[in-house]
Amino acid sequence: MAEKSRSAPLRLSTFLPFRLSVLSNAISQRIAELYDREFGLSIWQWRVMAVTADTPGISATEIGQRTQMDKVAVSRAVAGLIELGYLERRASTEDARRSSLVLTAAGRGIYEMIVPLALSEEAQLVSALSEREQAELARLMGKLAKAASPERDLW
Amino acid sequence: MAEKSRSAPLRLSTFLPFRLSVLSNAISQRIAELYDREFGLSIWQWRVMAVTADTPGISATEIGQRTQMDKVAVSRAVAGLIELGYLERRASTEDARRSSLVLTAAGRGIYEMIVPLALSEEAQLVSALSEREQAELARLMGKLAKAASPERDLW
DNA sequence: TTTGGATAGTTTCATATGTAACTAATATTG
DNA sequence: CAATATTAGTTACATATGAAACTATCCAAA
Repeated sequence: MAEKSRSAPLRLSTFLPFRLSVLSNAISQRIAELYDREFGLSIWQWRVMAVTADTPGISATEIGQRTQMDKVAVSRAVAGLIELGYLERRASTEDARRSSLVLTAAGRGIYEMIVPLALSEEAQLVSALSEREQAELARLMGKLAKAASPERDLW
Repeated sequence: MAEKSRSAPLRLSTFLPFRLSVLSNAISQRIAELYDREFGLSIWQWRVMAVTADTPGISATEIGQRTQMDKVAVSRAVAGLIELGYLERRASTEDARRSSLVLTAAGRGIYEMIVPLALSEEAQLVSALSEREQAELARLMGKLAKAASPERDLW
């Protein structure tokens, strides 16, 4: 009797893309809630603040590259942060198209408040792993990132 | 001279929630494009198909639990799949509120087509890692999942 | 049995997001 | 130094998503 064609089973719970997605969402949501509840910031706004704090005078395009956000998302996050008074747009002298973005004093203030909270969330999370395991995880993720997106660097 | 208070630096590119999010999105998007381009399915619809194939007669609520989708998302994905002719809703005899969902013959057909493609995408991705590393990654992710969401099992 | 919840699932509405079109400025090239 | 192409960023529109309200059914206690 002919056997019906039958694929290898696909259990969602062992399928890497699914597992990664669920894990990432669980973690992101947890942290996003912190930003939002305490400071009224979206995760995108927080990311923009983080890179702007790191590189004052950065342009919107550069922010997009460093955060993997598209330009519309950056534009909206920047607009929101300016609205909130946390970010300031300065004209760029050499290129009038580019904007030069810097945190305001208020922006730096709440940035300084968020950083330890974010780091502490992360620390609490990774405290389930030993130092060795943390390093190993970072290494494996790096390899995956390269395999998933060989054309451009993810981080 | 008094030193300005200064937090530990937060480099986004080494911040686990960020890295995970970017990696997961890169992978999901890659696979989502495959489902969509070849079969016109969203990632949510694909997840619903996967668990329904695994457990014929499953209810929408159960699907939500197994896929980490909320009930609105499940409802919409199910409606779309029925529209496409891939899923069938049967009345549940014991409980008229519950729906009993099964793939149609057409649904099983494209499911059988997608599975090997999805598995092959995954295989290509994880081929960057040795068997040992794959197992280690799964283990570390499991630990993180538990730390991130101790209340309920993610997978 | 009736009545006040719970539960399954859908619909509605407000917001978020992505794509494409647009504006303004700079760079290139003939 | 025109004319054209490219780049930075915003706006508009269409679709996706989530929270809350809603409908229908079932359960539990008086």
